[in-house]
Amino acid sequence: MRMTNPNFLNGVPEMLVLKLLSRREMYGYEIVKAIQAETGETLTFGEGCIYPCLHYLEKEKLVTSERREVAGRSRNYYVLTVRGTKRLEELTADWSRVHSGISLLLKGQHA
Amino acid sequence: MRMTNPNFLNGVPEMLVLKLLSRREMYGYEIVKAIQAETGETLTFGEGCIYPCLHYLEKEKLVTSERREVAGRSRNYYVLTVRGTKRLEELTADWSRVHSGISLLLKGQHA
DNA sequence: ACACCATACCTTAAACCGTAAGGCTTCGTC
DNA sequence: GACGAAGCCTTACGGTTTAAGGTATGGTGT
Repeated sequence: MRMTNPNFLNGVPEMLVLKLLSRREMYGYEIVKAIQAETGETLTFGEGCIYPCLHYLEKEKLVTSERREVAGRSRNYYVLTVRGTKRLEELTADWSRVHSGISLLLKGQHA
Repeated sequence: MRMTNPNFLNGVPEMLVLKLLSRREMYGYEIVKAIQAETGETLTFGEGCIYPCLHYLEKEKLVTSERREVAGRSRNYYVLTVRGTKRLEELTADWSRVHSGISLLLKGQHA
């Protein structure tokens, strides 16, 4: 469904997760903290958002995961796939368009 | 509820409607078309989104409405209230923060 | 020894919001 | 007299996030 607008305005978490994973592999808990830190504390998505998102991404083969034991901790490391890279490009393009559209209206000087 | 993030990522329609009304009074159908036109066709919110939004804004006293007959057409004109003006300022500030946060992460060169 | 918090994974119920798809009426045009 | 545009409206549905839980291990302080 959803034929008019791109999947943003929601869907931001998916983009941010993919972006983080494009830089290096990360595990879920780390991603939750990273989003908080790297958005300058302006955005916080809880685990109840990020974990389901990761599971969805894996199901869609946009990422792969590998369980690893580190320092007595069991972690699920996620790695971006080629499909995931393409998806990230689409999403960032969508986001850019949405932002431009909103800016147009907000800054517009129409009657 | 909703304590962590501002009400954006959804809530964009509310901001755009308030912004349009801050420039001049408008009626619902006109607003639907205006959003499409003034965002450069990038955003389209249907009537099923905008009408309930207007009703909500009125209930919250962020706008007032007045029914008027124009050219044989019955239109509901909406006017921003003082409260609505303040709300618009809050929302645009939130939006700005969200955009900044996302930009930080997207452009960040972290490890 | 014990408490407690951080790390690390997970799930679920509820709320929220936008879409799609309809319905109604009047006006103008072909 | 049909049809689309202008104008108002509502409802069912689906997707997404939040809040709030649950589990287990490790480290720290007392």
